[in-house]
Amino acid sequence: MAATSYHHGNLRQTLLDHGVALARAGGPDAVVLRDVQRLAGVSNSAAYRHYADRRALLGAVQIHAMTQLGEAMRDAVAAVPNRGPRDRRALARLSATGRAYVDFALAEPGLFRTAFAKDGPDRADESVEPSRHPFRILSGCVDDLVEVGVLAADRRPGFDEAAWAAVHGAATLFLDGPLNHATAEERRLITERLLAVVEDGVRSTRSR
Amino acid sequence: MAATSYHHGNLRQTLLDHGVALARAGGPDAVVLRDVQRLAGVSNSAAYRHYADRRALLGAVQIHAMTQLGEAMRDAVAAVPNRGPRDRRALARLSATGRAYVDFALAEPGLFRTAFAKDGPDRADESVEPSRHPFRILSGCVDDLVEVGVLAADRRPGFDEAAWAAVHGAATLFLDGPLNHATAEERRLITERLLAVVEDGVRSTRSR
DNA sequence: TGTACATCAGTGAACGCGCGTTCACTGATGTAC
DNA sequence: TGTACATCAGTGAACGCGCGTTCACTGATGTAC
Repeated sequence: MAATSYHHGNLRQTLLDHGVALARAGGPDAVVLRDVQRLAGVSNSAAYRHYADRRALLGAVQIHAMTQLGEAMRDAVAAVPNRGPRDRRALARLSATGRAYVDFALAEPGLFRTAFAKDGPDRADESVEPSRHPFRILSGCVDDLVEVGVLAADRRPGFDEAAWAAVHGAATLFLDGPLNHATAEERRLITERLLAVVEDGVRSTRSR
Repeated sequence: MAATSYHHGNLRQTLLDHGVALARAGGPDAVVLRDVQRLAGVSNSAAYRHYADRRALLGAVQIHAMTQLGEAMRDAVAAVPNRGPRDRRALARLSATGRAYVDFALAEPGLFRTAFAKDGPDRADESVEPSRHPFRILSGCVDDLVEVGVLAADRRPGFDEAAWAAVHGAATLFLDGPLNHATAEERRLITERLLAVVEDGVRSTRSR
């Protein structure tokens, strides 16, 4: 497959790669069809052979971004040491996903923003492979908490989403909200405090 | 001051009002200078006599939106009954601010999005009157928690922002995130679970 | 009290950019026979 | 093995919209004397 042929041969993937690069550098708004095509060395409308419209390409970029986020979370879970009591380990894994979530947002703001961008197709996240789907990973940790007995089953409904909301709020306030002037140290403190509150909230035996 | 004079007489405020109306209906992107001017019955460039550019007008709209949010929170705090033990009351007030925050986002999505929009001037929130500044109100409740002795002073740093992040995350996931398909009932459950977790996290006596 | 003049607050037409999208086209590739 | 033809994947020029912003202008208002 000649690299310099009239037919590109692998344009779909190449466009996606450049879309990701642009998203990484500048967030969802930087995924401009003309720029993506220019970077691929291809004309103004070549992308339409491979994606229905900009939305479709952005959707593919979103899936990629979410997958990266999910991988970071999965890696963080895997890195939690397998020693100590089971309940503490389960809690540590939950915190690890949250910490990874916020850290990813700070390390890759463009990708993080893109993952949750409002443009792009609805329910794009459903196309993310389950084992690397951020919310699935978090939910898996909550499964463990219930199994280990730290979280009572009757207190679970809504908990997964609540935990997600907590870290998501930190990430968005840091990136695009009024906390974007906080120093790295302040952000770390806030994140750890947030994770501690959630952990304590789980542990607390108070019933509804 | 004739209403039908060549000189409008009160255009600055009129423009702001229409800007707010547009934001309310369609979020920050709906605050289009041309539309605001058209609604005010004024020509294409009249706004420039009163606002430096679109950013400046949007900043004014943002301040208004944040103020409304702050008022909703303040009202919710004031509505908490003044009976029962002091510590429980202080906790109830904190929860009330959080509940009001999320409820406002759901009731006025356009204004909520506008309040935290990325366009608009940086630090617009600093121009919000302190007594109606959302974060100040929340912080006031945390002051009370410390004073009442529910929250140890050494656990406070970062707590205010963490609590803010929690409710902010719920609001943004509901409005623009993957939880926007949740039913009203699900959202309520998630919000209450989140508030309960934060409350429990405060109460827990675990030290760092 | 009236006149001259500065100043202020509008008008409306036009500029200009960014960018998605369309359209008629052409070069390359695969397949039937 | 060669030829005809369909199909596919690009080209490049142009369309068109949304929208902030500028510019020379004009009507209204206030003030000095």
